[in-house]
Amino acid sequence: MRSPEARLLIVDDEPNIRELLSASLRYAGFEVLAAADGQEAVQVAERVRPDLVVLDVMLPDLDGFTVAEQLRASGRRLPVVFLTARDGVDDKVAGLGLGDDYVTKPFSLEEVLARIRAVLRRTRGDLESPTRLQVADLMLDEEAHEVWRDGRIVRLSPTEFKLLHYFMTNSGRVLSKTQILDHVWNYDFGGDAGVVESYVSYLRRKIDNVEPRLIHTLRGVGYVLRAPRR
Amino acid sequence: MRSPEARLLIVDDEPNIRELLSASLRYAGFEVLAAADGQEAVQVAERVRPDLVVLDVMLPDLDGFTVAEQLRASGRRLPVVFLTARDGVDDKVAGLGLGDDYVTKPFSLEEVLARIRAVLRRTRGDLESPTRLQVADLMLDEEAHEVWRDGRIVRLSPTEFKLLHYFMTNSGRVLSKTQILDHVWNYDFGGDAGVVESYVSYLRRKIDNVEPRLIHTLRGVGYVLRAPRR
DNA sequence: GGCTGAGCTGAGAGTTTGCTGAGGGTGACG
DNA sequence: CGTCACCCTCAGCAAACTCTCAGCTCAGCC
Repeated sequence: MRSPEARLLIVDDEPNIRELLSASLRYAGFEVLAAADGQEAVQVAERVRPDLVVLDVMLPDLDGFTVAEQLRASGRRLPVVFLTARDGVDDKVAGLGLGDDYVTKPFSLEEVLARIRAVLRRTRGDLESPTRLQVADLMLDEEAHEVWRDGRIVRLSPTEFKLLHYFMTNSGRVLSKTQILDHVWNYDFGGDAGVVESYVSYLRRKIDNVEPRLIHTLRGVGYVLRAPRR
Repeated sequence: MRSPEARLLIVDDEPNIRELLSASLRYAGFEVLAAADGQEAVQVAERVRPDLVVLDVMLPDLDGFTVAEQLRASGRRLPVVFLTARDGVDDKVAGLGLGDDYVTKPFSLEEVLARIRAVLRRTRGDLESPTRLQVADLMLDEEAHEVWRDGRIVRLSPTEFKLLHYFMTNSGRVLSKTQILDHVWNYDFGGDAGVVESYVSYLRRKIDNVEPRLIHTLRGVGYVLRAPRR
C-alpha cells in the first residue's frame, strides 16, 4: 500500500458534513484531520501542516476567508477548497486566490474529490499526471471531458459523466445503488435510488450498446463496470 | 515530467497577489520563488539566480527600480517585468531597462504570462519560438496581433483577443467559465461569469461562423476549443 | 409454469443553463 | 463636445437536463 496522497484539513461546524467528508476522503486515500471552527483550524494547521484545507465559508466564529488569511499568515503557500452556499457565490470572487477553488453546497462527494485533486495537481505544478481512464475500448478523458466508446466519441450530460466517472474509477468493484447515490448525487438529495436506474439506462444506451457489454447488473446488489473475463 | 521553462522570482508585498501569481505561474510550468519586499528579493536572487523577476514597483521598503538596480549590481543581465499602478505609468518609462517590460495593476493572468514569455523570448534571442498558434484553419499571430480564419483576417477587440488566445493555448482542454474569468479578466473584476458567455458569443460571430465549428459548449461544464474529430 | 419483485425504459413536467439582442456607461480621440 | 469602440448587464427565449412515474420485462423461486 502506498503512503497517503496528501494531508487534508477539513473545517466545518456541521458534524454531519465533517464526518461525511472525513470518512470518504480518508477512504479515498488521504490523511484527514478535522476542525469545527476557525480558531481550532488555525491551531491544528500550525501543528500538522496540511497540504490542503477544505474550508466552509460559513463558520460560527470567523469568516472562512479570514481563516484562510490566518492560515497563510506564515507566508506559507496553502491551497484552500472553499465550501460555499450556492447564493454566496459573489463573496468568493473577492476572497479567492488562484490556486484555490470552491464547491457549492450541497455538493456531491465526487465533486469535492475532483476539486481537491485538481487543486493539488495545480499547486504541485504537476502537468503530466494522467487524465485518462480506460476499460476495454471505453475511454474517459478528464481534461478534455470526452468519452469514447468503440472508436466513437459520445456526448454525455453532466450527471451521466459523473456517474460514468465513478464507475470507471471503481471498475471491477460492485457498487450498490445507495453507494452510487451517496457519491454522485448531492448529499441532500431526497429522492430514491430510482434515479440511478434511470441514469444507468441512459449510460447504457449511449456507451454500452455494443459488444462487449461493460455495465453489468447484479440483481439485489448493485452494478459493476468491467471488461469481460479472459 | 519535463523541466521547468525558466526560474522566476515574484516580488510583491500583498500576499494575495503573490499567491495568485505564484500558483498560476507554477501551473504554467515555471519554477517559482517569491519574496515580500526588496531586501528579501535581493537576498533570494543572489542565492537562486532567477532567469526573470516579476517586481512590484510599490514595495514597503525599497522602490522597485532601486531593487532592480541592486539585482543587476553584479553586472548580470536580469530581465524584469514590473507591476505598476495604472497611474504610475510615467515613472516606469524612466526606469525601464532594455529588455524589461511592465504590466499595470490590476492585471489579468494572461497579460502577465504573455509579457513574461515575450521578455524571455527576447532575452534568449530565441527566434524560433512559435509566435503563432493554430487550430484547424484558425490562426493567431501573437507578434503581429492578428487573427485569421478561413483565409480571412478578423478584427478583434482587446478582450476578444485575450479570450481567444487563452482558448488557443488550451485547445482540447475544457475551460470552465470561472477558470476563464480568472485568467482573462483582471483579478479585481467583481462581476459574474455572464460576461464570458457574452464574449464567447462575440467570438463565435467573428471567428466561428463557418464550418467546422471550433468553439464547443459543454453544458454545465464550460467551453472547449478544438478541431473536429476526423 | 406461474408468481413476485427488482430492474428497465419511454414519456413528460419542471427546472436549469446558455445564447443573444438591446442598451447604458465609459473613456479615447478628434 | 460629439462620436465611436468597447465593456458589461440584463432579460426573454430556446434547448438541454434532471427527476418522477407507470407500465413492462425478466430472473429467481416455488
